Amino acid sequence: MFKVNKLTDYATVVMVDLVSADLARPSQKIANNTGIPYPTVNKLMKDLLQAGLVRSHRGINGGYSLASPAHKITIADIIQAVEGPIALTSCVNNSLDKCSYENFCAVQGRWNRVNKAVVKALKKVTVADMT
Amino acid sequence: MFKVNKLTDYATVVMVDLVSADLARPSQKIANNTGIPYPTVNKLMKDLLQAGLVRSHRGINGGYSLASPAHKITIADIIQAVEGPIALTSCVNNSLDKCSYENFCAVQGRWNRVNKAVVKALKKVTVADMT
DNA sequence: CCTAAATAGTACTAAATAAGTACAGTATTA
DNA sequence: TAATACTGTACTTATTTAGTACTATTTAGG
Repeated sequence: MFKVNKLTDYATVVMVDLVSADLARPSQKIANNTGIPYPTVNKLMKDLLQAGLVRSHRGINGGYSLASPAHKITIADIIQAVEGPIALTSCVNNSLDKCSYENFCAVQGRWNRVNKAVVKALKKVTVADMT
Repeated sequence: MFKVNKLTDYATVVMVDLVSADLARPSQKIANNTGIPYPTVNKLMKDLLQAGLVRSHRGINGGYSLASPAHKITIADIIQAVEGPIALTSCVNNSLDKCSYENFCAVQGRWNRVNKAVVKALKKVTVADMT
């Protein structure tokens, strides 16, 4: 099946939850709100933080909040934060893998086009659209 | 990583190879042309056949050929043939899975929009575009 | 300054999926 | 009727994903 990771799915749910947060919201509360297990939320937040999609505050009254307005964060951003660069196949330019057939492959470079089209589609939908 | 199966990637290579086939082309020859292992080609062809993307002829001088003109077969068709219905998450309408959070999920149904956008993008690129 | 709350980072285990292989069966044509 | 090539099923192995656990670090407030 062609699909995003479960974690990516969770991540969108988390992001949507954070839209309604005025103050920093701790992982534990996010877990309660969304039904996603606490340890999993924790793991997710690290990825989202590293990608700069959320801000964190440590200590008492700490937690997470969105780093930008909901309508500026796209599904493409979330997928990239959780799963790394979007590369439908290993022969796409920004892929982390290397294709072993690369040198004599009949579709060399053609997937780039498909990839771009998909990324474009994913950039059109924002967190605000998901709420 | 957000990507298609390796088999789907192979499948496009196979389809592109078949574009140049006047007669039916046996799996073995497809394997030679593309560098994809013969047993894997065999497996692929079954999926492509079932999906109606290729035609088969048994016996001597048998093999496979495209069931429609290359410009009418899309990447979406190939993905669906190999991986089943395109459903980015399990809460998308045509998904085979069921989402266990479905009833209280904050993003209920919102992924449909994303899914449609992606499918649309995938339908715009054809086998002819990949050659 | 000390304690409790909460994030940050790393490493590990288990489950699910994908990839590859093997083999026996069936149809077709020369 | 023999050789060729598709058809179908089952199995094994490798890879990826998901989930868990634990320790360290930071911060606010009494």
